[in-house]
Amino acid sequence: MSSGDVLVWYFIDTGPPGPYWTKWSRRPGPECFSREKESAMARNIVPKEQDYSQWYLDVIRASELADYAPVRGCMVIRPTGYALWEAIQRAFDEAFKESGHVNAYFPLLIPSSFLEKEAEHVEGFAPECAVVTHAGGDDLEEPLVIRPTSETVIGHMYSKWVQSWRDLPILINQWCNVMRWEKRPRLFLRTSEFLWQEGHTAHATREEAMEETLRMLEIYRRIMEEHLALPVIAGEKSEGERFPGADNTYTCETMMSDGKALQAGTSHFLGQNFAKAFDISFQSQEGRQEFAWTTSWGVSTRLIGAIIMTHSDNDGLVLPPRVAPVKAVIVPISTDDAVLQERLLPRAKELADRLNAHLGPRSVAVDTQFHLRPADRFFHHLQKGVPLRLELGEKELAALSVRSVRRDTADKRDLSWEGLEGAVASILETMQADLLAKAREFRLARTRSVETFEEFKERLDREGGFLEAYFAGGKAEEKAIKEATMATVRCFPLDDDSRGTCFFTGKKDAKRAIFARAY
RNA sequence: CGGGGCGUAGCGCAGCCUGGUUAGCGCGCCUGGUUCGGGACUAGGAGGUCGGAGGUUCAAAUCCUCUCGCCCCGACCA
Repeated sequence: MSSGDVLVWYFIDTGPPGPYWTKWSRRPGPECFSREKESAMARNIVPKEQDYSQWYLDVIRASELADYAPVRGCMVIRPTGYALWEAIQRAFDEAFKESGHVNAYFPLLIPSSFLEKEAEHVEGFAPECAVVTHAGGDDLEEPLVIRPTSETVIGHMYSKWVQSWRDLPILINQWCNVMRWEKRPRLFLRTSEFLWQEGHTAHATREEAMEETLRMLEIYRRIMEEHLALPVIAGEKSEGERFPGADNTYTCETMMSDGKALQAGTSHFLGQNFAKAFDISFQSQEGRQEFAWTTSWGVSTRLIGAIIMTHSDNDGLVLPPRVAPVKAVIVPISTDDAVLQERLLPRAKELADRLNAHLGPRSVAVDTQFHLRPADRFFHHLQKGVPLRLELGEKELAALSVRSVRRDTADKRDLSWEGLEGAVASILETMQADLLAKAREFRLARTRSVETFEEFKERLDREGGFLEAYFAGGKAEEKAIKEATMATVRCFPLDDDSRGTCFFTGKKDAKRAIFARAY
């Protein structure tokens, strides 16, 4: 996170309230829900059981993660959403650096001829490219494509940088925006412009490149599980789902709380395709001229969508503590203004300082919205997904404690000021683990093994979720299944070596595949 | 791009079919009072010219034409 943050997590004195405190509107609850019975439920969010898409959009609006931009398909990532992205970036960036990668930046504009150098690549991306044809008041001699991904420019540069086997491997990553003109945008999941990270590596041997491809897939899996609490299935993509220009594509697939699949990240083994197209060649130790082997891998702001759809509930956003911009909020409560100002607030600030020293700067906020009633203040933090609320009232003041309330379970505990840092850290860790476990259980409960196409269709219509089956079909069979059921091959899980009879073609020795309807 | 909805105050909507007083309602917002440990109540108040353009008419949010945009469902995708 850069300094000079727009976010004002912590405003005690005067000054303008930061975005964290901004107001949002309520929406009258749906008529079908009685006010009395559902009084604990958010009125500005449609229950997910009623309309999942609307629920998703409502959660984003209520938590102020993003808003629609004036250009169709584009979104504004609001301060809270961006802070979340920064936390995600930190987790991945750290892991990339630990594994020897370095960051660099390549340009937004790519000569359109570059795209055309790799046949499958153009075919795959041409339809969704935005092209600049006019600049400086004139038509451009050669149109410039706004990068949909950067294999081509980077290939061009690597060609210049690589001469000898001693120049390899090149392990570069870049954080940037890309543009893919989308027919049907959806906040975070599919926007025309999105933020991501793209790693591009070049190696001397096939083995080394393949190793890199799988290494990055594993890093993705680990960070997604450990930091984002997203249980993922790491696997290989089918022929029909491969990245345009790749020999193999590997993926981290995760299940959303409506049972649909979401591809959370991909790692591609590009073989020598781009090396040949861009002439990334080198003289080997033995003196031969050889083409390099390249990989690319990326995760995007789609991960925010995954977090929302995995953990959130009908009250609003739920964030895994490790990536939550604000991990806990201290809420001083009293009807007596003097007590509030003179006794509770100084104590709250002091506790926040201690917690921040322990959990990291700015990870704990003090709620000073004293013009609101406690219930309203609680609700604000609840909707924004703050993992832990720490209530500090006169009772707690007398008992030298705070009352903690977990966002995901509403579990309440009284924590002594003494050793508060450890207690809070421990609750946050438990919550982090619980979210992952809960999501994993959900996925397991919604995963079924099927033997026949009949059973496949029946299960899918009845319960959705993931379907495991032995599958040996090619592009044609994938297409047929998709047309009949809307489900696609999500991946062939790497941790499943078993072989069986294909449920669709009847062929022997088929690999285990996961099918699902996907985002 | 195909199918379905819809654009009226910050948000959610009614009004439009059967054109005509200062365009309504709920939430939110501002001010006061009572409240105050998971979305309070009350009194008063600010805020829209009805997506845009053109047309019909004495008169249009309401009728006609065109246009822009949004959302949902599909084909395509991180």
